[in-house]
Amino acid sequence: MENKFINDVYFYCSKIPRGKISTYGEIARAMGTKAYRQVGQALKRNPYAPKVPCHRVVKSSGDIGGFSGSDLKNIKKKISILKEEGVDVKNGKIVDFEKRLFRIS
DNA sequence: CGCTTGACACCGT
DNA sequence: AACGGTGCCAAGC
Repeated sequence: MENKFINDVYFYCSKIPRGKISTYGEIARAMGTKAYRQVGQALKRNPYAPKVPCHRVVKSSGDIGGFSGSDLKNIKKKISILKEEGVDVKNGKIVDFEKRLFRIS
């Protein structure tokens, strides 16, 4: 683990249980930093594709955010996965966001 | 070593 | 509610 920051992102991400979600800011905060954007960068790289459920991370506003870039195609894919996980998405927004939000210790 | 970039967040208009 | 500008912090070049 050369990059502590990025590694931590993956760590916290993998902690998110199925059917729940978390936000970039929440993860950053849990890490003790405010580099929200770096969290996103890390997930975009995501070398641990299946191991780290990067699709369970969304924006604090309840928006989906991005997925493998900001392309609409990928966003759709992300929503699809979330729905399969049991998270409803409406108009690119998480349904019952506060409820689905997984708060990190 | 300094400037640009970015899967964000927050606040004002 | 939608849009835009500003702040934040690490990674890339």
